[in-house]
Amino acid sequence: MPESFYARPALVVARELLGALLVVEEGGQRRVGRIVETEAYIGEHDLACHAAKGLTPRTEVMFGPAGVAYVYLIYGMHHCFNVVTDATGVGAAVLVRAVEPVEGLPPGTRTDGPGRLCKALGLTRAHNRRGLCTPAMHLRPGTPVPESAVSRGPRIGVDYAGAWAAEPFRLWVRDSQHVSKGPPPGRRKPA
DNA sequence: TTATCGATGGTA
DNA sequence: ACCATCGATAAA
Repeated sequence: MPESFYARPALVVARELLGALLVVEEGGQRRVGRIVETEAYIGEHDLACHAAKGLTPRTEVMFGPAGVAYVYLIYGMHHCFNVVTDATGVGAAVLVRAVEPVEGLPPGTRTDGPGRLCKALGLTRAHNRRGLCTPAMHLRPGTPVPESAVSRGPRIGVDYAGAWAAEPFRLWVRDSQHVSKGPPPGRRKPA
């Protein structure tokens, strides 16, 4: 994808990333997944977005140019892979929550869920701030997903974000067998 | 099948 | 203290 693809609002990019191929090439190993689930984090005003904390060492990358990876460690042991979107100065990104195995992944490898897909593709914080238009890591068009096959719902694990938690900014390919299941209801913070 | 627990470390 | 999670375990 050209850089212009990413330099648009996160919700638009989240929609168009469905069906796209995520290619990671390292140590002679090429791994490819087809994106089937995304979440849009649309800016500083979005209380579920890390950028709502303002410009910090961690969130700085989200405010930078689009088409760059934002990868962070969560719960001390899992990584989450995001694509920085929108204009420079806007703190927005798209979290890739699930891909479908396409190439270079051992049979049975699970790629549903942000942590599992990072593990499968070998993505870590070493990839943070890296450009997404390089041979080592890039996105390319895959099978287009028609609007009739796209489902939308609330983002996972952001119940702390008040009204923003209800916004339907999670998008997925409805019939994919590789969409994440999400946490059971019990994990949610009480009112 | 669904629900609950705890690991584990960056970040503010 | 709080997490944009996951795998094991328990309950039903």
